Amino acid sequence: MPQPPLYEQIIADVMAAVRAGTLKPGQKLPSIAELREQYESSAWPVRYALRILEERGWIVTRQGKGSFVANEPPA
Amino acid sequence: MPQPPLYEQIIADVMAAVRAGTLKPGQKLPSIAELREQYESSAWPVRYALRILEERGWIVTRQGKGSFVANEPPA
DNA sequence: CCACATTTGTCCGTATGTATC
DNA sequence: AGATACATACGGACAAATGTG
Repeated sequence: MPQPPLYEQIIADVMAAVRAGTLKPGQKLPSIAELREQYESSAWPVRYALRILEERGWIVTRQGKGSFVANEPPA
Repeated sequence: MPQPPLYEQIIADVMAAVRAGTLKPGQKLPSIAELREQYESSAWPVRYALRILEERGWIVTRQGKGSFVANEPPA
């Protein structure tokens, strides 16, 4: 079994945190710099994951501000 | 007025081609290398655009094969 | 099975621009 | 003006899947 790519792990982690209520609607996610440290990675997987999460409706991202859990995240 | 980013242009072009029937369901899109030449860009905007198009259900991408118009692309 | 070319997948570092505070 | 944070884009590296011979 191949290990999943890091960005998939980040996506899964955020979704799990939202489902668990650890991250609540409207709440700010850690910055990309912080997520880089947390995952000990470059910005690439972090940005990639956030973009996909946004496409899927889990978060909204605002330049200069940060990423926030969507008001009505998917189930 | 800021010009739109290149990857947005690529997304719009593919969507327009699908809507117009220039690209039909199941049909193979040009490879990333070809799209790079076409847009005189690096791989980045092309990959980015294709990934978003896939998230939005317009195309499916298969490693080693290429990208193809989805069987039932969105309206 | 092996070799090879083609194509997409994942990831890094860097640069520059834009938005917010 | 400065600090923080995200946005777009380039170049490169190596991996993995596919198809052909």
